[in-house]
Order: sequence, then structure tokens, then C-alpha cells
Amino acid sequence: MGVTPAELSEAVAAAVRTAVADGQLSVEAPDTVRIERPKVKEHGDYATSVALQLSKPAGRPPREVAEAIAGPLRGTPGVASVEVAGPGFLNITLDSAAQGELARTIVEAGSDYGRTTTLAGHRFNLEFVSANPTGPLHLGHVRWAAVGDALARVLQATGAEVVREYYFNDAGVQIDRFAASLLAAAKGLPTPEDGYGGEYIGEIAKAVLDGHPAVLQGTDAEATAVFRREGMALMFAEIRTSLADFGVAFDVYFNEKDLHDKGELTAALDRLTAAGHVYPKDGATWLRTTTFGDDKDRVLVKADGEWTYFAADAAYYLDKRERGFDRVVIMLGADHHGYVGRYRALAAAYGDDPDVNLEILIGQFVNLFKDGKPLRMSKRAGTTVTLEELVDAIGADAGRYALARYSTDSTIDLDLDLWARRTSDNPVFYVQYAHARIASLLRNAADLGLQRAELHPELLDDPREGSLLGVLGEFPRVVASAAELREPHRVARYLEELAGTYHRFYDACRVLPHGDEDPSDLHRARLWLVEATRIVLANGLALLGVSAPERM
RNA sequence: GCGCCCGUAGCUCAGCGGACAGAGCAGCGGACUUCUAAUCCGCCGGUCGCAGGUUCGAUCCCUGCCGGGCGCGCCA
Repeated sequence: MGVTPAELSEAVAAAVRTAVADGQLSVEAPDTVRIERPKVKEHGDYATSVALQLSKPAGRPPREVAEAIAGPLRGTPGVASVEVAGPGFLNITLDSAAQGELARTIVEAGSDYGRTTTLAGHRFNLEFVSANPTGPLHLGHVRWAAVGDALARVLQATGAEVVREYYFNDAGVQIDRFAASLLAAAKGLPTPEDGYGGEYIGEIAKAVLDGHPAVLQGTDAEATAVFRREGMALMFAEIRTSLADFGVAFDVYFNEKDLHDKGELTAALDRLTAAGHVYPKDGATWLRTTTFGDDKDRVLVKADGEWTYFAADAAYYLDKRERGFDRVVIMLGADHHGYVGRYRALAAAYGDDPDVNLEILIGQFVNLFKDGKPLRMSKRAGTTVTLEELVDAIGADAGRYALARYSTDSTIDLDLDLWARRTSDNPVFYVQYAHARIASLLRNAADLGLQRAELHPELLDDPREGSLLGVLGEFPRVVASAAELREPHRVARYLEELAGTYHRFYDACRVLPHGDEDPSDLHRARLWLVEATRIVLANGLALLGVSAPERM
């Protein structure tokens, strides 16, 4: 009988309830109890501060509360010892058989290990990237491509239903400028004021010309229409290809135009008007977002009768909600954080709870360094780094891992030289190497005819084995917290810890029999442990969209 | 002026109120007839920006200040 962290947490909660039922404690027992892995091994395999927290409501010193809980907890199968330590911590040590059983649990679960149901029943709409098809994706979009897709995978691993959505506009002013820029390039004229420069404009213009040799014969208006339509299609194809090469696939590409065509802006306006949050001023139509904490009210219909972009946002949000998503998540760059207030107000104006139904995640900027010097990103100077260039420089695996490894709250400095390196300074290689090393070991085991066969979990009693089992046991909790907090970088950090713990185990514990040595139950038990480690590394890398190589 | 994010080791960064704040890199010193040394071990390295507050307990929560990044359109 094994003991997972989740089971142990429940066992502690049960011990509290028992202590209460027996009259040892008079408190309201908490539903769940947090247990954690202590930093120092003297504090046991797991520890909980529940006694410290219950001390005040129980009206008893924390150590007495701890003793009351420790009693019933000591009877839990798999628990070797429970000690009251320090101000009132409960330090729990498992017996090695209970801990070793985890290897079987993981191997039997396979690719399902790490999956939970903590967010089951929720429907998430994750909107990210959402670049208009007027140019290649650049670094600002790419951070969210990596993090957004990883977040989608992590949410799915906790039982949530997830749709990845890309919102774009092919009817706006930006596309007009794009089309005009293509036309100018096709004619050999300089880039128009407010137009798009960059080599790709010339390439796309040429591609459109190749497909429509007579396009410049007609009027400029006719030509512009062709360049707009064909150029956008080519640009979008390029964007989708580069995303696919990066391992990111969207479920829905949502065109703002559809909102207009279906009359959804009018419907949204009607709904907000009926709710009493709309008023006219200076010839325009306003939404009173200040009612819901925004800095200033926002215009929905301009004095000239045109819809604002915000009006489309209003319709789009409603569209998502009506498609059944209870969690509308929008990922934006730091330069768009000013939109948070109005979006939240919008959700509130519809009667939603902006703390529940809407989440706006803001990703800070990424600075690239090469040869120790910053690559200054400037659209105007044409020095933006595109997704394709990033993949060319360091590969899709390193690119995804590097961008998903940090909290999106932090601006990050990425050293391209480091991430291109095939050495252990490069975290993605450190983790992938651990997987490849295991794969190699498993191939050797197969060559030796060594099979896992029966597991004797109590044999996994080396401290290195205990550490490895302890880290392996954390995986489901790490995934769940990454999903809960919308912080997939926790998975990457966890994998680095796991890889390091494995390397230390490997260094100290021989897995395969030497030479003509006969395979023992210990060899077989370690084979279970190694396979379990491989599974967790593979599952974790999969959550980040990074490959788990068999050989390196 | 107002708002959001950040400030932790020389560098890049972890740390969802718990015990003595961690990792990698860099620096120094070790370990390869044996499963991938792309690895491992040891040493060095910190007033967690500053000052208050809340708490049994604060890097974490609150307030103020300092420093850096990014924003504050009837633009899209």
C-alpha cells in the first residue's frame, strides 16, 4: 500500500477529525490539510503546520495540538513515524515500502500520471498571440505562444476543457496599411507613411504578383483589393506555419469581421444599454465603465457613427461567454496592461464576476542577448526578432522551454548563445539529457534481458532513492498548482529539480547488474524507479510542448 | 500625476504565510578500467531595494518611500 502526498494529506485531515471526535481537540476540523516536503531531511519526508494554525482556534499551545493529531496519525498504514518538532510542526516519515510503491503507481499510470481532476467541469477559452496578419510573429507574440500553449496543456491535465483561440482582424486600418505597403513594394515605390517595411513585404508583394501578373494593370483600388486579400492569406499561412513549427496549434481562428457580420456588436450594445450602463455624450455612445472601477468611461460608438475597437471587444467577450466558456482568459503583452480595467468593467457590466469569469494575464517583455550584447527590438529599424528567427537560432524545443521557464510577471533576459548550447548550462538540455540517459539505460536493460517483473518496494531504501521518490510524488501537485495559478513555469522548474535528483541517484545507485552479476530484486526495483522517472520527465516535457528525446 | 509589473548570491532566475532563503551559471578544488562525465561531490558567495505595520511566524500580506520596465486616445 503506497502513500501519495494526496493520500497523506487526507490522512492528516482524518487524524485531526479523529482527535476532535475523541475530545482531544475542540476545533472545527479543516476540510483539507496542506503538507509539504521539508527542505532538510531531518524534518522527515513530509511536514505540516496544521497544528500551528489550529492552535489559536483550539485555545491550546501548538505543540499540544500537534501531539493530539500525532496520536491517530501514527496509526496510518505506511507512516513509519510522526514527530512533533520546533514550535509545533508535525514531521512525518514514511516507511520505504510505502514510498517505493509510488514507482508502481507511476509506471501503471504512464502518460496519465500527473493528471488530476482539480479543474474538471470548467471550460476555458484561452486567447493568445492574436496578431493581425500584417507581418511575421515577433518576440512579443512568441512568449505567449510558448506560455499560452503550455498553460492550455496544464489546464487540460487538471481536467479542464480548453479551447485555444486566435483573434484577428482582416478588415481594419492595419490591413489597409499592409495592402498599401504591398502595392507600393510591387510598384517599386518607397514604403508609405505609416506603412510596413521589412523584407517580408517585398517577398509577399512578389508572391502576389506571381499569382496575379496583371494586377498592376487596373486601378490602384482594384490592385489594393487583390493585395489585401492575397497578401493577408499568404501572411496568415506563414504565421500558421511558423506556429506549427513551434508546436502550437489553435483550435479556433476568430475573425473580428464575423462579429460585425452577425450583428453581434449591436446585440452587445443593446444588452449593455438594457443593463443601464450606456449613455450618450458629445455625439458618441459611452459605456460607463467607471461604475466598475475603470479609470474613465469608454466610447462604444464614435461621434462619426463608427464602432470602436472596444465595442468589438465587448461583442467578442459576449460571444465567448455564449459559447459556454465560464473562464475567459486573455493573454496580453505588458504594453497592453492598460486594457485590464476596461475589460474587467465590461465583464462586470454584463453581470459577470470579473474575478471569476475573466482573467487577463499580462506577460512582461523579453530581451534577447547575443554575444553578451542586447538585441534592441525596434519595428522601425527592422531589428525585431521573429518566431522563425528564434527557432532558427536555438530550435523549437529550447525556444519553448526558455520562454515557458520564467514567470510571466518578470521581464526576462534570454542569452541566445546559452540556449543554443548543447551543454548542461542549458536547462532544456539538462532535462532532456536526463530523459535520454534513462532511455539509454532502459535499452541496455532490455539487451541484458532484465525486466521489471515483481516490485519489492521496500528495497528502495537508499536516501537517493527516497529523494527521487519524493520528487516524483510531487508531480501531480506541481501540475495542479501550475494550472491553478496559471503558471506553467512551475513545471519547468520542477523538471530541473527532478533531473538533478535523478542524476544524483544515478551517480550513487547502480541500476544494472555488473558484468556477470546475477540480476537481483534490487536491480529490478531500481528499474521500476528509473522507468517511473522517465515517465514523469516525458509527461512534464509534454506539458511544455518540448520533446523527450530517446537519444542525444 | 495616475495605473500595472519587477527589485532575492558576481550573472540569469526560483521560492501560492512556516523551520537555517534555494538552483543553474561564473570562480576555486575534487571524482571517469563499470549503466550516456552532456554527470556528480565539495568550497566560495545574501542587511531578500529601504522604512514601518499585520501575524505565533513575513522574501511572501498591507502602507509609504527609492530604483527600473511598461502604459494611461472618439488609435488599431
